[in-house]
Amino acid sequence: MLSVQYINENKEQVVQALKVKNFEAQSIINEIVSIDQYRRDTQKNLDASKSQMNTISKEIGNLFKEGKKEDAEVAKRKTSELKDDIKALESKLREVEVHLNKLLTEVPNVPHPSVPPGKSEADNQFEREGGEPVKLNGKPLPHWELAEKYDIIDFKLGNKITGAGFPVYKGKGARMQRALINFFLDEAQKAGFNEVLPPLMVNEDSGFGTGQLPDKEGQMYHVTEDNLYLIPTAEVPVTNIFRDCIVNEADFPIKYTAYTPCFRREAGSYGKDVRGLNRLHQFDKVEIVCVEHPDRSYQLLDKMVEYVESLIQKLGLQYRVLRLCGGDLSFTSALTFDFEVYSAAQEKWLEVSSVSNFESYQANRMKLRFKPTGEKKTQIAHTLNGSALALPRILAALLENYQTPEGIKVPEVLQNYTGFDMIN
RNA sequence: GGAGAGAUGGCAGAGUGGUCGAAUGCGGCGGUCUUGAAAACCGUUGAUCUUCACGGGUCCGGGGGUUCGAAUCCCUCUCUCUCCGCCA
Repeated sequence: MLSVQYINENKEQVVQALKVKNFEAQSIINEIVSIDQYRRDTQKNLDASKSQMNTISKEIGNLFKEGKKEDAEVAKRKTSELKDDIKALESKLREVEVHLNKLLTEVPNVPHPSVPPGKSEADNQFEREGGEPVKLNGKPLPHWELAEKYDIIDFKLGNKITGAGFPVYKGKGARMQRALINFFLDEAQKAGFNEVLPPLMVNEDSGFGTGQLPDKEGQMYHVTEDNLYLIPTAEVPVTNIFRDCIVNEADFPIKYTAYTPCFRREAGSYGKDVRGLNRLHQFDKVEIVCVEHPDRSYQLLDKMVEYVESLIQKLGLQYRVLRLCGGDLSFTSALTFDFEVYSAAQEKWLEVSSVSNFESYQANRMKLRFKPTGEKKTQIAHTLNGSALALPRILAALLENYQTPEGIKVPEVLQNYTGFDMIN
């Protein structure tokens, strides 16, 4: 969330900037500013009362020590009114703080100045494209038909075991998954990301820290018995490594990578987009997560984008990079680049990665700070993350774009990992 | 699942009703000494809210209570550890 201080100092800019996200912020910002003023006044009064109380208490202590019992009793009587005041102010302050916090969590992150206006994904800004256009002869098959033809992904079996959106990968299909995961992790390591293997379930505090809770609660699987949530992305457990931390400035940039399965309820999804691997409830992803100095987070974002691009290039896929418009930008993000690969058989672009700078929005929720050298006060760090990469649509594109009459070719970079060069 | 113990500053670890935000040690930072380093010695070293500042408030796992006053007493929740049981 945005800090109250920032909102106070940049009221107008915040309101204007949030218009790009199609969020009308004027009234909530006004409310926050006035409630915060009230909060500070209350705090001041409370502090003054407590200060008085502390003084009297010390006096009483001294009087008792000196044996002046009667004087002490007199002083005691004076405190009862103060006590009531303190109680009243305390409960008021708490109430105000809860309210203020709730309002703060309802304000989205401010978009970066370069974010184009727009309502939906149709308004995303084209950045660049790469990779060779795919030329397929005859009538190319979509991946769900290829999957069945070569018996590498069994959607029906997943249906039986669990339900829709939980495919079973078989034989060379399973092997492909493992190859992609290892390939992505090895590449990340080479690029300086430290590998971690985090828990797949997180508690409420973690869900709140990265912004999934409270507003996106319905998108996560909730284990109610223990009040834990299945992670929708490794971003959640990995970023929360740094919750309530004051990190070392010298450690910047902090770069992590993690492979995890991801679980998403995808409530409200339906129709053509959910066919095959296009939208799943459980899928595998390698994520990169970074913590960086606020002055340098955008340089790092560029590097992360370059890194993701290099992965797609190595896999030989045709892709394009988009700068998300305000309407498509997530609640917590300041700037996001999406990567899409072209599926020749489906004749459409598939989103395979999303790389974002959250600036201090998550870090402020998580109390992730650092102490600038030579300064006394801590400062909120910046967090970033990106998919590098999500497997299902990459696999879909690989299957479709590399199909030949003899079978599906395996990209060269993966052959060491798969142990075969053809799915047939 | 059963029984017990515990939760204090970056770490270790004192502190059981009043000058305790907290002894001491380690670590960190600065300095003296040294050609340099080590050792030794001296100093310094938590977070957070509020205030232009001085200052004031809060924080000893979380929440509540007793008291003029709580790290210290009471209640409650959570977590950790040990033993037993079960088990990958």
